[in-house]
Amino acid sequence: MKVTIQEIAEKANVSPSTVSRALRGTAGVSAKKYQAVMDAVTDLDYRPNIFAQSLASGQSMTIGVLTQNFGSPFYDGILRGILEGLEESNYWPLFVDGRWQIIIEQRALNMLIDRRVDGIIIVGGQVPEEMLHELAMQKPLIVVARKLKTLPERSVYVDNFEAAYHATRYLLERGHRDIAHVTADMNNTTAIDDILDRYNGYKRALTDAGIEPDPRLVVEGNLQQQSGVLAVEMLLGRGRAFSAIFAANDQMAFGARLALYRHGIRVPDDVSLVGFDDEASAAYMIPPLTTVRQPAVEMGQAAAKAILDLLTGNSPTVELFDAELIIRESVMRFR
Amino acid sequence: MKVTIQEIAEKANVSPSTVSRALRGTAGVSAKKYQAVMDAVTDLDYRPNIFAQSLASGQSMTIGVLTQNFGSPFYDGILRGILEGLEESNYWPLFVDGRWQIIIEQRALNMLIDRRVDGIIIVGGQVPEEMLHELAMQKPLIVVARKLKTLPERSVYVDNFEAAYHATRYLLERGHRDIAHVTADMNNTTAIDDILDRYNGYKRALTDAGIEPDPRLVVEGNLQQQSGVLAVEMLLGRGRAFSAIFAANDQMAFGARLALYRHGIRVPDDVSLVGFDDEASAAYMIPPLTTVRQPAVEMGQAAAKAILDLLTGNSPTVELFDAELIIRESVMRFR
DNA sequence: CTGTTAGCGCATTCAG
DNA sequence: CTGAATGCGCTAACAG
Repeated sequence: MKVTIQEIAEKANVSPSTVSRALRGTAGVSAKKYQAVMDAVTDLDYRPNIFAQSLASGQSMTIGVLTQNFGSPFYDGILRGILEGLEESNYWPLFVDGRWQIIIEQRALNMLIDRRVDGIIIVGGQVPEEMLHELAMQKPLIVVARKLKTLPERSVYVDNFEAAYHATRYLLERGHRDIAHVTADMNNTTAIDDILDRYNGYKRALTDAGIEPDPRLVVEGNLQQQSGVLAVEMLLGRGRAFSAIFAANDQMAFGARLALYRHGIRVPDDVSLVGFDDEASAAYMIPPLTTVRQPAVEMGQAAAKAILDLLTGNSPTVELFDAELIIRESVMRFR
Repeated sequence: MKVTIQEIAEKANVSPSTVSRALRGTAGVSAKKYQAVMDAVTDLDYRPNIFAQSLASGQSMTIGVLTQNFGSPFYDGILRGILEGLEESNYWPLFVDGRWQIIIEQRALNMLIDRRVDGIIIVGGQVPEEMLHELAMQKPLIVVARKLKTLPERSVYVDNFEAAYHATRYLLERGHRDIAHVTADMNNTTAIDDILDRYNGYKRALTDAGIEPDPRLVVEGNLQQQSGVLAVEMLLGRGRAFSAIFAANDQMAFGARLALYRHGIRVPDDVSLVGFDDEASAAYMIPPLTTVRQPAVEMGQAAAKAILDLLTGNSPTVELFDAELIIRESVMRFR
């Protein structure tokens, strides 16, 4: 159960250091001894003690990954990408969940630091940018699915403005003029930059089409499904007619869909609906939801690659990813 | 950045051992020295080196958690429960993702063992029961959301048979006689016990109601959404009439819903639909899906509590959880 | 290429 | 209650 490097050294008739060298290939070892070591290792089922390794080497060979919600399909794609991107390396990801609560996030970050991770990947989240900036001075750090204004070369994300612009324009091209937008409460401090970008993309598309954005067509939710229901209720309450809704995320689009259903408003016959994120169930909404897909897996891979670059001293190569409009049946040409 | 116990010992004018004792409270320390130590700790922002701690103590103070899919709402609930259950303790969870692939699961398990976790919680998965049995001999181990026949006192789960029985009976009570069932391919080896239990619960409910189960009303999917679409296609292709569908999980129910929609079959007017798992989007399906909720968070908490019991030498207290039928608009009384 | 010698930072005996 | 001494298992200089 607890066989040490010492024992396999004895069994292989070499010194402990030679075993260490053979195992991690930090220096040449004669073929004969190498073989002897390997035999002993398999014979005794030797497992190096990670703590001793880390203590002696000063490296933990782990990458801390702070995510916000293990249950989110979008983030899950990113995590999968990170997993894949780290596969070939000798680093292992340490996942912690911030649950979108800034207190928990900070505690989780501290935990990662206490665990001496060699690098940190932050997926979304609300940790203030200054704090991340400071952290980046101490450790290799990459942020995914969130744009850092002061650290652009450390963030992997898509251009949300552009994506929202396209989504809105798609509706415009289909003849819609009165397009409502469900955004999120911007007072929820930071990290809502993405949502703000989407809002701005929406507005710009309108003005570019010669339409004056109407504040009565904009409602705020909190990114949860239930808030999408409320958003539509508010919208209907205002009495301002609209033929389409562009929601800043799919969750709220689902809620909106339900509210419309409850009011007997048909989708897409009466109102067209567009979401954002392409969550798994978007394709199974009735009718299937038109939405914007961010290349989650690819972004995760890019983040892993970037952190590995940082770790090996190379300058990381982060690219701006493009989002893709996924056209489904929830949009109909305005008659 | 790297302040050691030695330095704070000097600053506090005590020996390193006293610092250690003060910090972890393994033995009494005079109030005066205790205070001096604590002051030094905060002054120098001391962070104990976890590797040195673990190396010296032989404990890692971590619990390995093997899950199958970070993106699943149901599993996410369990993870949240585990997180909460471990909160008060000094243990920290180490999450690994098996991705429902037995090879990856085993590698992940090995990784946990290499990392010297003090205990293991397994969430679902397909690792063969014998292997788990063997593992349980070596380390504290708890399995959630999966029934181990040979280790019942180590598994936290709900009675799927019972739950499926109730769900089916609900349909029967609403006047349905021709109830189809979407199950999963049982050849996919292990861990499908739950699905099998659901299938058996369905059959038993029928026979108890004096109805002979009709194989033509049973189709197999693979638990993914897309397979629900195919399942309904097959069902329709068989030409055997039915007025309700009970799917073994929500994912397939979503797919089934979409297939019905494509065929112009209304839910619940023409066909009633029942799922299983109460995934987040079930409440936002059109119409909202009647389904079965397993108390995920509670199960996670119970698992955490049980592993903590195991760790402290107590015999774990695992209970059988009850599932709850969540009644929504997707079921209509058969006319 | 290889064995020997020192620690890595902390917990834990063992003597006081 | 406290300090000194020892070792956890491994890596990394250091000399050959």
